[in-house]
Amino acid sequence: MTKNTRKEAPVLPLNTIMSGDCIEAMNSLPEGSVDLIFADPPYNLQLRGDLHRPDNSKVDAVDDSWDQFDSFKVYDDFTREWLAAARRLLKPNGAIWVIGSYHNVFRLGAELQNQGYWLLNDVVWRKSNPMPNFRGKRFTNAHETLIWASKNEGAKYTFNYEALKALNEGIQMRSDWVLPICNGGERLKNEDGDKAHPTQKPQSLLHRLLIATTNPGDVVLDPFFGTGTTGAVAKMLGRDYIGIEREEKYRKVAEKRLKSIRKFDSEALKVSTSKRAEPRVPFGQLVERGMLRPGEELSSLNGRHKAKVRADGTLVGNDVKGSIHQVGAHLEGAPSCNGWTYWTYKRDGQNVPIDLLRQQIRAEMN
Amino acid sequence: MTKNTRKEAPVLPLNTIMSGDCIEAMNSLPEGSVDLIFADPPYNLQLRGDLHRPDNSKVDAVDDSWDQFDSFKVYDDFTREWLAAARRLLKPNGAIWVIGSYHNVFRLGAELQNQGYWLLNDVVWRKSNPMPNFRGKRFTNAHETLIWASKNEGAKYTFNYEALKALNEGIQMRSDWVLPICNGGERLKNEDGDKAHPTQKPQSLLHRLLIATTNPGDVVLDPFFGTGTTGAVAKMLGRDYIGIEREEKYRKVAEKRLKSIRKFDSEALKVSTSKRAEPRVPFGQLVERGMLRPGEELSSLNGRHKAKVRADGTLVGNDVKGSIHQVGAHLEGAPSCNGWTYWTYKRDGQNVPIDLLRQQIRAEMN
DNA sequence: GAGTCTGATGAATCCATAC
DNA sequence: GGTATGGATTCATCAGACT
Repeated sequence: MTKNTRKEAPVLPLNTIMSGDCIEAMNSLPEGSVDLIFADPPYNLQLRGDLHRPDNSKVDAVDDSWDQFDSFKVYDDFTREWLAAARRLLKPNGAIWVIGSYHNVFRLGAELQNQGYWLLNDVVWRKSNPMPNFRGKRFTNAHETLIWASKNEGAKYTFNYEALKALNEGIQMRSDWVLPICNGGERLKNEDGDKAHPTQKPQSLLHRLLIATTNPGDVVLDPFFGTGTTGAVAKMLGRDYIGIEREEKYRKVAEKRLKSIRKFDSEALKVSTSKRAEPRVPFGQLVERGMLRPGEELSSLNGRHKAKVRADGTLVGNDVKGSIHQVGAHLEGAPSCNGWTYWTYKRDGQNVPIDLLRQQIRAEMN
Repeated sequence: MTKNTRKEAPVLPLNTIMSGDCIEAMNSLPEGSVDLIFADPPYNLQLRGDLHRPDNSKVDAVDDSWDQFDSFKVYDDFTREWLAAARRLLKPNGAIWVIGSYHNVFRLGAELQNQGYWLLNDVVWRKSNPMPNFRGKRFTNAHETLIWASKNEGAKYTFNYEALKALNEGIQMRSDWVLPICNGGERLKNEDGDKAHPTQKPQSLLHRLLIATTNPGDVVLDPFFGTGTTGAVAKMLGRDYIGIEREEKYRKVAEKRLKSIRKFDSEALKVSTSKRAEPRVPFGQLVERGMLRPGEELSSLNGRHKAKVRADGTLVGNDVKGSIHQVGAHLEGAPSCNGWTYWTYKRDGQNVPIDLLRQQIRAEMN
């Protein structure tokens, strides 16, 4: 064995729950190792007593000097730190989801932008059965906001467009999601019958989010794991998870929950894919294989233009030469054109799109 | 008459449109004189190149100079200044609404909090007819966010709870509002037929907002008046307005528009009370919500065919993949098929139509 | 006139790969 | 890394032409 002087990278603790402070825990993991982070951070008010000021003095919940300004300052410092630790962990094409309400989500979103995350969407979780506003002083607070962001501008983030479109019966998925809150049998209870966690998220929310922005085998990290909804859905869907949770009582509930989860069979985890994922077929191959003859005439779908096939797989039409796409774009005066769906050839008196021939070749490849 | 040595307060320019920079204009008005501010500031969209629809037509982007900022810092400085000027203008029990998208709304919300405004709700405007995502790279950006805040914590802001409940057919108004975007006859055009303003807001949105949070006779100020939707609805509803608009071309359109408006125009009521259609439930939601498991087998009602559920809400059966409707139609050799009544799942030894699950979801939504 | 078809358009941070 | 090119991608609504 050759001598290896590089520092050994720490191993990822896949499918386990780490304890302790999430910032320290994240900083102990190797840089650029996680595909997706889902984070449901605590809100402002719940942080009193849990947080330290920037100078490390503990914030006292009953301290009279606590005011609005201190409160935001401390929350922003906390947000900055954990978002930076999260960003370090992400692979270059990784992405993050954060969820919050109007109490904290504006600070989350602004800090994401400040750190160089690139916002992709804000998504509204529209609760189909929210708690009513009993005092009648405001609108029923019937939604929470999720922010989806890539690590950098221009990153090639994962988005399973076709699968989401399928989930929505053929119409592209919108930025507003109507889903019920977590209650009934899904809501975890303690022995005494109280709810095990105050803000347990519904599995349906994580299902949609993980189907949309991860692939089977991806690593999903949740720094505020709670009772482990992220891990549970990740496991069902064949993704690896890493949870971080500082409260032992939540870790215990999550451990038990995760043990009983089974992965769905992998056939069911395959999702609809787009044409982009199909192998590329050069048009010239249709000519080489004799599916189209050199000299044969193609017509545009709208019938307005014609062009002739040449032996090298280019077209000539109306003084223009070039690829099926270039000639189509030129004839239509369009910025671009998909030649596969634009051109047709004649068989048995019918005009058939040449894309049919490409599909034949692709079918043979499988 | 007794001698009055106090400085004469400037008179409020009610029901007029001021020109010039909105910060200077606001600072020229008397402190604590306005009941409500509605502000639709530039969003700071950071658009890169051109965008074409699949039919090759070009999207008319918002690329006006007034939406260009060099950095977040410049945008934040601008936001801080106009929000401070606005806060000075508000009466002690006054309130503000701001609207934005994910590009800017997090910065707006954070700065509102920083200045001591007290957030009351964030309200989601869910557009019933948004522009689609043409490249299939993100979720359809189908909503914008409004933030409603009082001048201070503890202020006695106006909220017409009962009026809102009546507008919503007797049900408490929620924080998500489904309203169409502004198009058709309501959309103001120039002589050449082009839209007069790239981001005209619908009257229905302002109608709901003013009914909810102002009383007749209140003074409503809009520092980014544009073509004057705020003024138009305020006038209809018997509120006084003050508009501020920098661009002469928009002021001219707004002046003309406002002249033709009559108080208590019944048209305004009509647009705001559009009926809700029966909600569409995508089959995928049964999977997300755990009512059916990925991998679970469905049987056709006639018992002749079977298919398996996938995680994205599609079915696989006999080499066919697709929606519940597509797979059903294919297996029956029929041109179409209602998958909801065709497929059944097994519970307690019984075959139950999946439509039962859809009915369950619809019941929860009402 | 009623129904049908075609075209236009809306606050948009909207491509991937090979050379 | 920049450049060139293949080729993938849309929903609701309204106006106006056409049957």
